[in-house]
Amino acid sequence: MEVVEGSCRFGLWFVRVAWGGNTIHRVRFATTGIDGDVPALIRQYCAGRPVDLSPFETVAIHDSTAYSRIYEIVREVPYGATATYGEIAAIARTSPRVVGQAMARNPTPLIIPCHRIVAANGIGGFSPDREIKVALLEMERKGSRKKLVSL
DNA sequence: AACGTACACTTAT
DNA sequence: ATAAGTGTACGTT
Repeated sequence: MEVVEGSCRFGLWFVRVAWGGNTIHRVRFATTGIDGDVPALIRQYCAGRPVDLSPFETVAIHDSTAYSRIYEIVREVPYGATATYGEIAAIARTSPRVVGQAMARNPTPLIIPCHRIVAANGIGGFSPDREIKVALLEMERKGSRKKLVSL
């Protein structure tokens, strides 16, 4: 399957994604956009819809790196939820620090929802900018409240 | 190929 | 507040 590249807006940022068919090859945040489309579900997600991105395939998972196992676990964290580095580490039988490393090198953020992994007492890191993580979590917090009566 | 250092953390002094 | 433990990657010998 041919791999194409495109971008869409997320707040002040652009999300650039390289993808082919149902497989996401790379996702990254940038301050500038590029021409080209991204999958419709990703556009909707960026627009604030509570979309489940887990149907996509990602190169992060079957690429047989040591982090692959951690990514599979992180993928299970649903929209609007969070888990701590330590919790993921306990499931993966590794150390929290290692989970941090894995998140930092995640080739496909959003598809592997590394933004939902937070520190035990704080938000934890995010590159290129922690504000993105804050915005994503805030957006999901609102989105996942859709079933409750609005206040 | 070995060695040192750097981390998106946590837990225990 | 500081230190030790943790697993992988990456740059230097």
